[in-house]
Amino acid sequence: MLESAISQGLRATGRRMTRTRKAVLALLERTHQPLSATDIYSQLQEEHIAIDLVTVYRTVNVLKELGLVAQLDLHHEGQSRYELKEGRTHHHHIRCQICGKIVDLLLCPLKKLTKLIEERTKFVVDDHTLEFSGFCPKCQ
Amino acid sequence: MLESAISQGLRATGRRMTRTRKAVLALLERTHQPLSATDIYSQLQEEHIAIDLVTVYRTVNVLKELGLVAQLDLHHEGQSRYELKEGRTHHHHIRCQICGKIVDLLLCPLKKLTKLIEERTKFVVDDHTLEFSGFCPKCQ
DNA sequence: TTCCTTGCAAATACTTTGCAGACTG
DNA sequence: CAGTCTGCAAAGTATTTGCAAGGAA
Repeated sequence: MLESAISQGLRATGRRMTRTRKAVLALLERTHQPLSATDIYSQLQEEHIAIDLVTVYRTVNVLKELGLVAQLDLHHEGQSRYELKEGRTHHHHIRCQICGKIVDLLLCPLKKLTKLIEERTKFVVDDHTLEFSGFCPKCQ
Repeated sequence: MLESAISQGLRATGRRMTRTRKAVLALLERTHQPLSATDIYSQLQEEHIAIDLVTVYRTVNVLKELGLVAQLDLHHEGQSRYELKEGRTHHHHIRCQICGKIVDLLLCPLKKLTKLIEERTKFVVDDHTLEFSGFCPKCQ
């Protein structure tokens, strides 16, 4: 169970484990697709768990600060999605432009490229976005 | 000069070349950084060219439909940027998290990866986002 | 003269902020 | 009990839409 380990992380930064944080964590833990704030909100509504959209945003931001959640900007989607990092290696996604299905890509080919970019641009690379879109098997 | 060639593209789709479209095109043509809608708006304001923000959005969308302009979602920026495709090969960008400087990356390593993804996921890949962020030489 | 395009106002979508009351430790 | 967290209202930012007047061909 993630919860007690996360409680400690929260306390270490002067924060608390709460009903709503538990609910968001539990939802992210059992869900396989990266969820937007409104996804989280309406999913919890359906489960009759009272939570405000604002609280969802605040919660995912806290979890992001603690390094527990990744914030994704999928290809031309216009909203952010969130997924638990817990036990997962760095990866990317592909999303169907028709039905919205999102599938994980279990590889990231950018380590070498990052080095090359740093050499060529003299930037220090801190992060990157790599997201694909296309048509899933059912929508082709 | 791009303008007459583009006029034809516009007419071919039942559209017209106008004062504001010329102004946006000319700005994109002479600018080196990808520009957001507000960038375009305020840049033209400074040049005393009257244009509404709404018209900027409509213009970049038309140019995108004609395939003349690329719409970019840089890493966690929360707004889109636009750049002319004219005579440029497909490429990506890196943006400084401090000063916002954007530099072109003149390579895209994703052709092979795209094939691999199509094999593994059975998606047809249509497009992708690949944007880096970090710290430019001055801001390190 | 046709009908596409623009500007203005307003609407919509996503996300953040302020504040008073509720809850955690 | 102290101080954090939540809900509600409101504000902020990015983008789109409706409509009547203006402009291109």
